[in-house]
Amino acid sequence: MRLVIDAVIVSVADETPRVLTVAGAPRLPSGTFVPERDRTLELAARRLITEQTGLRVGYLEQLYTFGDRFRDPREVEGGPRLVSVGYLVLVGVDAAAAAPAGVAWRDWYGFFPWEDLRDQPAPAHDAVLAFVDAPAVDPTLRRRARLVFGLTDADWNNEAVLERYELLYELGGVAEAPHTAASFGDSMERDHRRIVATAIGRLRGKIKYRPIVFELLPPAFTLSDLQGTVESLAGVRLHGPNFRRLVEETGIVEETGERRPTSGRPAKVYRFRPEVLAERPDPGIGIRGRP
Amino acid sequence: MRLVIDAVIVSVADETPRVLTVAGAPRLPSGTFVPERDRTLELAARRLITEQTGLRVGYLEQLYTFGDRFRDPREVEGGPRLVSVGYLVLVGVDAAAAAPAGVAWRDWYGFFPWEDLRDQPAPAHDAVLAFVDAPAVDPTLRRRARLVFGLTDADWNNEAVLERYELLYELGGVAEAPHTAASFGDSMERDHRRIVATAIGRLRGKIKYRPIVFELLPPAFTLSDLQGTVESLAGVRLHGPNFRRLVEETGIVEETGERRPTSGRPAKVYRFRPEVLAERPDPGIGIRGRP
DNA sequence: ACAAAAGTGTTTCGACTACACCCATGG
DNA sequence: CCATGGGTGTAGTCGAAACACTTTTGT
Repeated sequence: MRLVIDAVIVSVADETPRVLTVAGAPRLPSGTFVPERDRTLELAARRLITEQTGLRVGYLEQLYTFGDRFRDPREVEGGPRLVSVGYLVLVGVDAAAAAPAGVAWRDWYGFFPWEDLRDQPAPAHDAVLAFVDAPAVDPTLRRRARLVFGLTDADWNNEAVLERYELLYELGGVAEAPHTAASFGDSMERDHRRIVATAIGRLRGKIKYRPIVFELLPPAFTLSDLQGTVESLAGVRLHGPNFRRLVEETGIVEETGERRPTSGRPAKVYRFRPEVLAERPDPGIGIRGRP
Repeated sequence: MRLVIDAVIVSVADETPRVLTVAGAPRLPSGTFVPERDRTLELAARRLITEQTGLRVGYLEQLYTFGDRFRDPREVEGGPRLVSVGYLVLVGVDAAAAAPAGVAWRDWYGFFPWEDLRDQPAPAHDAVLAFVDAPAVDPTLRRRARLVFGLTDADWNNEAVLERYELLYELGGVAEAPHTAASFGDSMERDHRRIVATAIGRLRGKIKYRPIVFELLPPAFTLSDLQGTVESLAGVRLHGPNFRRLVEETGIVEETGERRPTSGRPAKVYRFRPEVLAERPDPGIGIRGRP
């Protein structure tokens, strides 16, 4: 049995969340865990990232451990088993620019087109809706689908990325499914797309109560930058004026005193205010999607 | 390297949440993962529970993977490494009664006395507060402690069980810490207490948006039973009249039509209503706190 | 001037809280 | 009839959503 670590390395540029993939068929950077070398799994993950990408890690957290047999379709009966621990890693824009050869940043919505609801209408989203809500699908699955894809009066829950992916997988809507009826989004090797789905869901949730967006932003930013980054991750548009107020009230940022020119009125420049960590237990960016 | 599974098996009786421990120095039921035998980690966990305890599993979820070297203090330099995947398992009261020999149910507040805030005053809680908030402790740690133990104007967050345990560990407040200055709560073997802390935090959080409390209750129960169970897990008292309304509004339960005698007015008997799962995306029991 | 983006003020709305009180039973 | 727990009604509170509006720049 081999224990490997798979890293979902995320960065945001131009309001586009991106995942680092290694060249060829898209797959996540990964490496075997060698107990003799690393004292902890987290250190092993850090080493893996440094050695394979040279990137400076901003934030790192364990996601889940995936141990199903035949995760890798090439795995043969009686062959060695692969268990992998997934990690979510955030990298700042500046650091991300220094990506080495052999790896590529890919828009995460390339893998999950239906997760981007920022622009209405959203054809990629609607196509998936039509697929999962088709009259022909099994009633039980269809009801679950309508729920988790926000087709009932309950609204869209942007954190349920994994649930939606798994439903789509069950319905044969992704190329890696056993019986494929359609293929939405780009595929990845093995079960890496599932790991990325887990990462997106976790990140979307965590933003709300931990100040981790700032790991993805430069040290100085405008509230529009912040809003754009949050929107890109959340896959939803937010109400500008209210967003600014909510953020300012939490004390999670402070003005630098500078201003940055725009095509309209110049914007105040802000920086993250680390003191919040000592003031409030769960400092984050509250987000509620707009209809 | 050995991959093992550790199970935190939880059940509630008499408004006391209990964890299944194997006899001797308290430790969690655990077993080595044998890839040839089990197709998935989850199946391995189920097998482990069945073989070691014979209990009927109500709900099961993966918690976290713990891979630090010297998790086991007996581990020797250069010796085999132990990586373990923690699982949270819920068992109903009725099923729990059939616990076999060699294992024992232990009140989880025996391991985390400071987590029970149901009765005021709470001496066990206050003792820990005095310890972590002592003038002598390092200012940075102390500020973190004041936050996470609810001593600032921010209130107690009942989900932050692991954070509190780790802080206490750092301050030498638990027997298993490297430099012990005090010993709050019963200790467990290896890092099992950390795993239980993770489980409690996860369970306290999950109750709010998944109907998993019902895995711990008998099929028919009164709203007081439900409230008492939730309170015992959450470690906090809830406002009765409001609790009942909130629960009824969600449609998560329905009346059976029966009544149960009490020392006062007889109580209506309810059952879980599985249809909620098809109606609302995140059906749970709202407890005052975060989403 | 006017387009474009930043930023402010005010009202509305709804979820939860708190408090006061009534109900049904056993002793 | 009164103690005990079950159960209901209703006003207050607070945070966030919605909407209308002003400010500051570039062209």
